Amino acid sequence: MVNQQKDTEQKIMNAAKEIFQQKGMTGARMQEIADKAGINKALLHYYYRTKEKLFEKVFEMAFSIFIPKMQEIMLSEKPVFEKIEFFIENYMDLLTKHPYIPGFVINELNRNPQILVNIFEKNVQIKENKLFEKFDTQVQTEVQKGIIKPIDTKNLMTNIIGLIVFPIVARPIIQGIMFENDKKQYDAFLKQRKDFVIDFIINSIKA
Amino acid sequence: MVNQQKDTEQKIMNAAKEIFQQKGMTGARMQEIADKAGINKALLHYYYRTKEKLFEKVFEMAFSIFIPKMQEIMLSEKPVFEKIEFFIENYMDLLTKHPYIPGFVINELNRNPQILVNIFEKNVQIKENKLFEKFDTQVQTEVQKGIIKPIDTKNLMTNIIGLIVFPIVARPIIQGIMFENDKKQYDAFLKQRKDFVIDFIINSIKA
DNA sequence: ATTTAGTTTAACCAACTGGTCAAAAATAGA
DNA sequence: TCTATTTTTGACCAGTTGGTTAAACTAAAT
Repeated sequence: MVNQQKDTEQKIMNAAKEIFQQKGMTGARMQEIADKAGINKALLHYYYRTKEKLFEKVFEMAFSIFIPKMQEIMLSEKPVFEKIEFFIENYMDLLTKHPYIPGFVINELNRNPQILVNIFEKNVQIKENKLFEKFDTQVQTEVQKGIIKPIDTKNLMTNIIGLIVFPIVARPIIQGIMFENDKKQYDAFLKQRKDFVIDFIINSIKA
Repeated sequence: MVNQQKDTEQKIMNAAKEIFQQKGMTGARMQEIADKAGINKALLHYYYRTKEKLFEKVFEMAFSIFIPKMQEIMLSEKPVFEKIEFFIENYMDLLTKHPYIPGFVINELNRNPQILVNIFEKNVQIKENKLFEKFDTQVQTEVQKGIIKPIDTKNLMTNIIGLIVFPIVARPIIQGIMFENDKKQYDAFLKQRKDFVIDFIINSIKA
């Protein structure tokens, strides 16, 4: 029955996501994934032939969660200030829902940078869109118009993403040192940080 | 012979550092560490009883690399602007020499946040110094004096560290997307970024 | 030269790991 | 209902893993 099949496949994917994102490729165990999915281990290999193939699917899905919103915002016709504000707002919310993904992606990419190349090969549209080049052109146009200060777009982009992502991936250490490991306090910190980062970036570039 | 002993122990540590920092606790293999150290695997267990104990030593040393400079700068009597400039300058240089450490620390801390607590227990002086509180007081003093804009120190500190660390831990993805995987270009990017980040932070807080 | 203590090794082990396979169970089509 | 196909399972396997052990080696002290 097709429904049962999709159901099992989905149960496997959900379990695999959770385990892989928490423990990484090398730390995850097929048996643990099977247990979490409530099925036999052999069934994992029936649907996804190897651990590596299952992992690649999980990684691909994790990575792709952040692509559509990026495209929507970056390719829109909004001015730079608005784009930045939307970008920070949306991605901080997205990360609140998927806090494990950035650390997972960063870690696995450090282990094997080749994964990124494979994803680009499979999913050409991402690279083809040239999101960055488009944004770069827009920024430099507004620089020349005198709307924003002269700035290197790559540095700006790195700053924006860094300020968003870093407090999430480095949560254990920041929460431990600056917030005495108080989870609620740190959640509040992340919440108030949204407007702070927006102001911080906008102030630093407006002419 | 004491010299021989220290030599073997050092060879093990060097090998363990390299393997653990590259592959993480779960990805590292005792056999691989032994091979890299040029010794028998049983000798690993002779000097460091278990994989976990060896790992803890490596993690502790990796973590402690970043502490002394932090204390030196933060506890000095320099004004805030100078402290920030020194901090960024020094840590970006330090990270160039040890690029694997931040990713390693962040990843292992996400896997097991307890490690941080253990380190604090073993190494009380780090926590006792209350580096952050001291810096916070200084910042708020200069805010009241009208030298710098009103700002929350925790947000400021998170920004500074994030802007330094993020381009290092996220190197594969940034280099891949924004620099077409050109290593030399990315190294040049990191180099010019030092002054950029200093200006970026200073400009954002000066009154 | 012999003893003593620390160092290094080869061989080994039990537990675990990803993966396979044949058979059973469930489902769909006739 | 009977058959063909797909899904699910338990039992199993070969290779790997962290860790142990007893014996061999080294070098200094007596």
